[in-house]
Amino acid sequence: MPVPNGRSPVMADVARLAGVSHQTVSRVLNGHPNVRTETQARVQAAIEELGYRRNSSARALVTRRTGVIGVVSFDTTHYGPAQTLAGIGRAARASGYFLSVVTLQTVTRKAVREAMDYLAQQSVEGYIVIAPKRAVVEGLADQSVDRPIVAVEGGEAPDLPMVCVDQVGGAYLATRHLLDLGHRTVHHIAGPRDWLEAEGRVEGWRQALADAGAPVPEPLCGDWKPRSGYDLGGRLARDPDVTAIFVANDQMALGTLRSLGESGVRVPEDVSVVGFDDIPEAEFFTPPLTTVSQDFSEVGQRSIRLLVELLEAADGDGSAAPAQHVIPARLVTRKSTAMYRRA
Amino acid sequence: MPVPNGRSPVMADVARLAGVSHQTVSRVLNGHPNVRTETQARVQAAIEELGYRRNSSARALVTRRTGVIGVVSFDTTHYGPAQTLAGIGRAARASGYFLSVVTLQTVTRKAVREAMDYLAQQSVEGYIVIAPKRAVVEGLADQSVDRPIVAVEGGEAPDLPMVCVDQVGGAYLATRHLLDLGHRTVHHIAGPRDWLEAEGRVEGWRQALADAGAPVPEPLCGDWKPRSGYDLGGRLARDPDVTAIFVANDQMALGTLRSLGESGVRVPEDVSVVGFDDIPEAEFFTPPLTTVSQDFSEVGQRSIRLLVELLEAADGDGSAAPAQHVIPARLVTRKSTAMYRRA
DNA sequence: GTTTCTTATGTTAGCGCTAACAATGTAGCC
DNA sequence: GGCTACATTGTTAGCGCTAACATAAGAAAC
Repeated sequence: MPVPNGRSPVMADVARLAGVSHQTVSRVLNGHPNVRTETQARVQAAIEELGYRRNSSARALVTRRTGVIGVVSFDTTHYGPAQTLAGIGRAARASGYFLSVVTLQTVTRKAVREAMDYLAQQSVEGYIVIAPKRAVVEGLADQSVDRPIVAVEGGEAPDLPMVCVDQVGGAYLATRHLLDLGHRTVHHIAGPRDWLEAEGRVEGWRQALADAGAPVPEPLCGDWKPRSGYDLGGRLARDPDVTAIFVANDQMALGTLRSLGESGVRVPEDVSVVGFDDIPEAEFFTPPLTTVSQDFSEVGQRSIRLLVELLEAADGDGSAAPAQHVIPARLVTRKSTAMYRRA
Repeated sequence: MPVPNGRSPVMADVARLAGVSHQTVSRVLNGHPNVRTETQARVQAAIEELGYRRNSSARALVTRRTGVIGVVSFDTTHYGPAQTLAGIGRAARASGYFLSVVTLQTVTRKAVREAMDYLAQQSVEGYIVIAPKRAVVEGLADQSVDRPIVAVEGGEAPDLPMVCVDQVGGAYLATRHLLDLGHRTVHHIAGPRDWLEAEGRVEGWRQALADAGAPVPEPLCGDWKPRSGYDLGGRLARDPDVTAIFVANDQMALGTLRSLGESGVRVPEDVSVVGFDDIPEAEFFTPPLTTVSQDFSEVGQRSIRLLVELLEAADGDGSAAPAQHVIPARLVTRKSTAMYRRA
């Protein structure tokens, strides 16, 4: 500690060492134009000599800006949210913002509200909420929060700024792919009913069937976990009419592949299977899984960009209609799908 | 906004409404003992009426405590870090701390240092660094940071507070299990050389072989990803002497299962395979994978507990020797391992 | 009754910074 | 020279809070 007392240096210490006023130090730090180059250099040198670092609390107190973005994520063994969070983190840092993260165990309106309250204590400037359930998104719109919120993965949320992957389009792609292979129709193992992603995938699947004039079987609902894909897959395995299955995520698809295998149903010879997410493991399933890939990193970046825009706009004029970014999904064709062959 | 001006209310507004001084409001907020119950109630009512929330920057400025813990994690498709982060998050919130997270794309000494610098700008009180590589842990010990650091997953780092899963023990368990099944020796597909987890798993494997007097084959090094398990597994598949493989993580084990399958090697009839991590998918691999389970949630909780202890101790006496928590791993037996049968 | 002690509250100062204004110097122009 | 314009620096106030001290009022002790 190069400051006499032993305390860490403050602006005044730097000023004294550089032979200027503390305000000039502040000016250098904030890149104000009217500082002589030589003075700037002297201040910089003093800063380095003392190892000075500006006190963020004092700064935040007077500027009324903390530079912190609150993120509400949820505890998960799902692949997507973790990737999204990483994308958000990268983008936030690139924009000079800090990230304060709360991870929920349960995705309920109440839990989200509590998490946001908690983050408010820390004076976050805005929120990014990974909101995969309808109830949560609706709760967000209600909520009288005076700071900007961006919903991620929130499906359609008309009156909220939002970034999501085009679930409907992705599911359409997957289903269309199976129909193009000659399958008369496509069965669907869906996610839980109250999840927006699940809903979107059901819708895209249904639409593709409708557009093709194919019959629409009753979708089966799982819980995203491999086991439910296993259980429901077992049910479909017993039905000889089933030749193509679109499973709402890769983990369940894995379970489905297993139960089909155990029932002596060959994939893709007897039944074709498509998943959703393109987790890193999918390429090495037995057989390698055809699935729909989502660019989570892009989702993260867009959501930060959107929130930052809202934050800067808040200083200026009244904002326009809430922007909604929908990022396209992409079909990745592997070995779990094949032409329909009459039994 | 119930405050005349339109600005958000401050302590003085609450004080005025409650007919007390701002200091009394502060006392109520901080739970000071000497406030009359009736006064307390009046203040509480005023707080609620105004929707007052204490300004964290002002508070931090004067108390010199931000209540923020900095976490350095890394961008990953790995299962472990995501889970650990969730555990850390839960524990932090339970202890009343906030979490500021930086996610790295590359795990280098430099990147970690930059991340910590970045977090320092935000005046974090301490750090939790998920440090899976030797170089990073060593960099941590060097670093002249004046705030407490807890390393997570850092393997042995003698002079640093640390929490990790017992990699050596876990690998020992896995290898021992295979030896107990009658296999003459166990081959190993390891993780990248500079990763501590990989090192620990190699060591445990080697030890178990040594203890059993079994020959120690040269380990093959992968990169944690399924593809490398696939490639290296293919190599082992061609060697008829190989009857048991311990793979350093489940993702590579998945690749190994695939390449064994493609080479016509049956698992577990011809070759037994054990993984490490117990990812949710492992149970549904073909065949269901015997693996080693780590309690990441416990890791997260312990690391927060440890850091909080260090933070509180910093106010008090000089700390004792840095605590090191090693959490045991657990073998999960499924269908990928079987008794050795002479060919 | 006076003195002490305790409890409940108010007053003041200051954390470290930035914004606003003031002050100085320096040049350009008539 | 005198005046304006601008670049550069310094001075002051105050962001909203807590800590420390000051005060007032009642209870307890003699």
